[in-house]
Amino acid sequence: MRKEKPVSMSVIRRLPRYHRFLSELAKNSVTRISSQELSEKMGFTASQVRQDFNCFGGFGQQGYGYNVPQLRAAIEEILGLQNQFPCILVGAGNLGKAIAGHMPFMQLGFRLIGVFDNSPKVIGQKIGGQDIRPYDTIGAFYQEHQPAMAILCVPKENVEAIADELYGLGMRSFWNFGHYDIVLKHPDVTVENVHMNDSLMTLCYKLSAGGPS
Amino acid sequence: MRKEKPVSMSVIRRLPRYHRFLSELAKNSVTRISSQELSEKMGFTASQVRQDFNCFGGFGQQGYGYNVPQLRAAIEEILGLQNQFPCILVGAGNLGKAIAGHMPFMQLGFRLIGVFDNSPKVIGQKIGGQDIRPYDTIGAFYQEHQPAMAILCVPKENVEAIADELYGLGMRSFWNFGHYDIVLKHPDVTVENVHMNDSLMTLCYKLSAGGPS
DNA sequence: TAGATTGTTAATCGATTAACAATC
DNA sequence: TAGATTGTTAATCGATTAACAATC
Repeated sequence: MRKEKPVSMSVIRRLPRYHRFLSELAKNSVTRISSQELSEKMGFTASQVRQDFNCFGGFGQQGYGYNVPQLRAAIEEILGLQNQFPCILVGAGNLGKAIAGHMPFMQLGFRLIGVFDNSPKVIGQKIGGQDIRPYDTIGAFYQEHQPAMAILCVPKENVEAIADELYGLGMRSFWNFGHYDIVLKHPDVTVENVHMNDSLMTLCYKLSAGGPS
Repeated sequence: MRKEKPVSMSVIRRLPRYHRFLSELAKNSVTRISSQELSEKMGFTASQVRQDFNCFGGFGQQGYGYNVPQLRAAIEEILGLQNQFPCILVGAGNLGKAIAGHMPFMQLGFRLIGVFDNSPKVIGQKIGGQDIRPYDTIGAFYQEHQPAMAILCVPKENVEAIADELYGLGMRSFWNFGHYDIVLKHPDVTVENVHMNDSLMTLCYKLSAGGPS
């Protein structure tokens, strides 16, 4: 129905916020909302909200507003969150464990298919439903499964070498971490990385629609 | 010498990248660089580089270029990285441990002064040079030490309640995580959250100069 | 001095906001 | 129909780029 046109990154980066906010509304059984109301609650202008949505086609209805679940589903599709791109995680230290165990891959358009580490202490353990594999098997694994993205949770000094090796294998998308939401109820609070999962969503968008920017 | 004028966030967000790149150059004993060369290596335009730096005053010299260590130091001061704002970390699970243990607080303008968790299993343990304290002592701790920022590493479902409690105590700046650099050697690679520490730097900037936006 | 490169002003480009006609 | 609210065009605002005079 709607056409994928070249849309500016400014717009794309707002989509995860819309998605999250609409999910919240849907959870509270809100079924319709106007651009006016949405803009006020999210701190945008009504104009911007309408412009943003209209980049992808007419989701609304004059005199009525937008259907919440419908709009939410549309954004989900635009972002490509239904895709479940296969991804791997490198590094099973505290950070890797936290991510593998708690990151909602499914909801973010990805599917964890492999975890790698080079420490004999952790190889063979299971995190996030995955056996931790020896790092030196990553080449063969890549060839076989062609993961779309790699999450790197390794010490600073190893990042470059690992990124290079994966790049050599063909990997073109990397990420390093995404975590939980902080609800921005207080407009005078400074919060950085409020929704780091958002960046994973935009990555998913690029994988599905735009390709690497 | 140089005056702090209202500078756009677009510019501020580029400063950590300049800082990192110049640090790299300095490490390799490069002492001067032109806007032309810098822009090519960083993927900006020379115009933009000069505009950016000139928001804060004349760091360069006509016919010569910019002095690398000097420019780096200037950016460090603008960002407020010398400040070492006291901060606390809430949640000492895998994620909290990874952050407390590996995040370069010092270089990012912060100083970790307290870690909190409510699990008896971890209270009393030491991470990042800090005893893990009972979460219910956080109010008294806040009163006494007035930390400037909180890093939240707690499960999704607890984030809102904890953020609210800290807000009630007076906390106005939050962060949830920053990790390692990935060197962007390959222009065709999509990398999200490449330098998440950058957001901590901009937070530091806001704390020192701008206040919450 | 001549060459190089900044600092800065002007032009362009893009994103946000305002306005309003279309229409549910 | 009348009221409400979208979709869309036009106006504004801000950020990036280009150009060039100042000057080291």
